[in-house]
Amino acid sequence: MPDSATTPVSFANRAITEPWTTKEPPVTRRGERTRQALVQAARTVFERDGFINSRLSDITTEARCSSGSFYTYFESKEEVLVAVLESMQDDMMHPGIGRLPEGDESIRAVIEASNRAYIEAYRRNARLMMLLEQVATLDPMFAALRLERAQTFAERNSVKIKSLQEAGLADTSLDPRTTSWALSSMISRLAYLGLVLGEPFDWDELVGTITTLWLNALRVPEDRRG
Amino acid sequence: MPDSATTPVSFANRAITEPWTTKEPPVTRRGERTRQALVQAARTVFERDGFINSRLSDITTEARCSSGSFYTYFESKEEVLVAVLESMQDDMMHPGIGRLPEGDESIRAVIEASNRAYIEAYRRNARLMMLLEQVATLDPMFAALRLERAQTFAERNSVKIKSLQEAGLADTSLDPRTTSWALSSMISRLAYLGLVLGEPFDWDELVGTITTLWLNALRVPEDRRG
Amino acid sequence: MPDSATTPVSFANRAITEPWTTKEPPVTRRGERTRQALVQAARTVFERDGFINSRLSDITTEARCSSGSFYTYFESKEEVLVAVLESMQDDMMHPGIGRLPEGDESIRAVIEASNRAYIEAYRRNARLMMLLEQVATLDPMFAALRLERAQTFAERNSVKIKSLQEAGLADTSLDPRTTSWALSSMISRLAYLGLVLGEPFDWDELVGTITTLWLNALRVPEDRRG
Amino acid sequence: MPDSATTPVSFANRAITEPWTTKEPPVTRRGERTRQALVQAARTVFERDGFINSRLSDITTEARCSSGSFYTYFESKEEVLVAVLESMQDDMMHPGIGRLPEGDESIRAVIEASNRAYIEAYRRNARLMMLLEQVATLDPMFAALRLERAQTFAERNSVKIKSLQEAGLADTSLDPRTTSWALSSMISRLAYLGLVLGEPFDWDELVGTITTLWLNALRVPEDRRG
DNA sequence: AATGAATGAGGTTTCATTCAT
DNA sequence: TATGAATGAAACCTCATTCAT
Repeated sequence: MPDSATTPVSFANRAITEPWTTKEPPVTRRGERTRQALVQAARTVFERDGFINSRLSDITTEARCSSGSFYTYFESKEEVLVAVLESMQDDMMHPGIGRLPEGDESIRAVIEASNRAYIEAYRRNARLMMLLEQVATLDPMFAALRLERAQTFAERNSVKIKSLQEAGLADTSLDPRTTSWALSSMISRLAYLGLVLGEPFDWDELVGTITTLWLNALRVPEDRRG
Repeated sequence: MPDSATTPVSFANRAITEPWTTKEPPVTRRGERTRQALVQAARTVFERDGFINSRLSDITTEARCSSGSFYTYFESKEEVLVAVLESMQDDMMHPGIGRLPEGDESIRAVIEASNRAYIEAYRRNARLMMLLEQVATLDPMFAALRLERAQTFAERNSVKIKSLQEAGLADTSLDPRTTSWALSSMISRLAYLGLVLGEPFDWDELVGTITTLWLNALRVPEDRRG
Repeated sequence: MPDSATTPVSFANRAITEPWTTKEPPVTRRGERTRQALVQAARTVFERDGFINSRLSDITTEARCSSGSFYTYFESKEEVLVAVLESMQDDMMHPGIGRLPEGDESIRAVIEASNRAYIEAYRRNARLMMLLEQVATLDPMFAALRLERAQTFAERNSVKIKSLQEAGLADTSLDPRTTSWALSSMISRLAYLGLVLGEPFDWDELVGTITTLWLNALRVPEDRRG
Repeated sequence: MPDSATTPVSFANRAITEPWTTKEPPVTRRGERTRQALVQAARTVFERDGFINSRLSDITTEARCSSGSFYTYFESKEEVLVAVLESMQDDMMHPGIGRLPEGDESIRAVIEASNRAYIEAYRRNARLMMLLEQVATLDPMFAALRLERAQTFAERNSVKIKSLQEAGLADTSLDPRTTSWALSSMISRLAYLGLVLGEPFDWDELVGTITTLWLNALRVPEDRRG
């Protein structure tokens, strides 16, 4: 339910690809290969050194191409970062098999699976998430991107909370939007603390506790939790 | 109860002042004045431009002193940032009057006041908190500082949660440490989203909802909330 | 026989080019030209201003290129100095025609020609030799280089002295190594005093006297001197 | 006989003290103590770090006085170096007891003792001699000083050589001045190579060989050497 | 005579971006 | 499409010297 890694995210389709990409996409196969190599190299370098501490020359060296070629495909360092973050979205959009419970699973199981999937996706992309946090403080464009991402999930969760309330399964005195933001925030910050800053957590236990806290917070009736 | 702004914080006294300051403190009044001017100027510049995008020359210009004077008191931009963050701690350590409820106030009132105080302190220092997030992704020293800060509050809250459990006022199936981290994370992320990234929140409503969520999450009995 | 300018010198081939050059050599002709211009400009500037008092900007101005280009080819001022000193070795390795006597020339003639060639080579490179003395007192790397250079010549002369002794042409009570160092020192210091510090010498007379002193010192029999 | 350490040197009395010292000497005892502390500290620092790599602040710290006090006694870094070099002259002017042979000692013994005394004095002041070489390449004033020093010794030796020639004890075909410069150069360079650059020499053997070389070079008759 | 804070010109170095080939 | 050399604006930092106290 948080920042869910299970569905496409808006900015990958609209906010990024449209207004920020000005270079023509490659037309030849060779060009496509070079562009891909640059994106992959950029991811490697960014994950290793961060955005600020990386140099374009590191990326082109890693991609085994010249610095001039970089500008055939990207306008700037920022733009290749956008492409790298898009590729992260691609990953988060295709969770591993069996991540989501099927059929008439209990509420608890659904929430827990969602939380677990989020943590797993975050783990795979922890360095890039750190990157996103880093550049969000540097460039309003990325701040907007960061916020947009959070908004997407908050809104989605907001709808789900409202459904639960209407089904008599959640505390109706809670404002759905605020509650959604609060619960999403909880897990995204925990992922950041644990997977980026390195606070040691027992992740199985953590997911269980978070799930309980959500159910408690929403006051899902004991006998309907699953 | 979160990152509480109501009590002294460890790193302000121990971690920062001792190991990170290598320059001799000024001995004359004039020197003290100049150093203070530099710290104040650095805060102004950092809040305006961020850490990465600020130049030492901006700071010295703002402080109306020469670039050489900067190095009389600080080894580097990092070191003056430490001093600025210390001054932030000083502020967070001295909350305004009446922030904390007195005597036999209800549990809800205590938690709500604590959350409100946190948000208020965060608001006053929002740009510096952003700074801390920014440098935490750049420099392990600041990452450690960031984490240490979070740990302090998580541990303090952990103790309080345990007390509530022992008094039969909280769900004993919850692990106190994990729960503490989760609830602290919720509010600190919300403060970041709202006060740094600019998501528009109704803060009064937000504090109320957060407080309800905490009470719900901990399962504080309805009739004991106040 | 002293610091002989007539044969290749070890450090030009081994010690310098290998371990001290970290930048990739240029691959295009244009790059080669720029690198050469920088080395030539550095020599001009170093000879004019010395190593300490020269600025990188002087060198790039002289080479008509940007400061950034300097760092395309060299890591530091030290490194371009190494390249300049290499070029000096190149010069000292290719003495002018007729510097060395041929065939069954007399001992005196051989030694005198060798000394004369040394002085001439020193004269052509006097400012660079001063540079080497200067940096030898500043940087252990160059001190080692200076010493290595002296060792090379001392060892070569040592062998020659031993030959003379074995042929009954030199005082066998003299230790060849010490004697070699002493005689090499004599001429190198004289060259320094005259050509660097500016003591006025009659160089023809000087070479003659030095040669006599060597023959006397070694006790080469009167009737075998030539 | 070389750069002899056994007699006062001109520049200490004339060249340095007169034209280069512009500050008034201290009048109080306290002032005298401070000035002495600064000279001593400068020597320590210069010997440790060289002239170029030393900072005035190191000197004043070492002397336990303020940077301002330095300028009470010296005009510049150069000037305190002059004072330090003067103190070296003082040392070289007062060799240890028994360094020089007395009475009707043999020629060999006199020359050997002189050479030994030179090496010993050089050893005591090796770092300062390096300093002198260093600054001689940087500042014409010190180059002149360096040369003047060498001239003094060369001239003194020149006179002695002439005496030996007139007494029929030395090769009259040798030009006294040139010969004097050559022999002085030999030992001063050897001292530099061994004591500054670190070439390992057996000093007892070295002094013996040098002495033999001098006697040979001058062609002092075998039966008159002692 | 002593202090120590203040000065600021002057140097080195980086690296995103451009451009001639 | 690819290359890699060239660019040059910044930005940091040092330390001899001055000066107010």
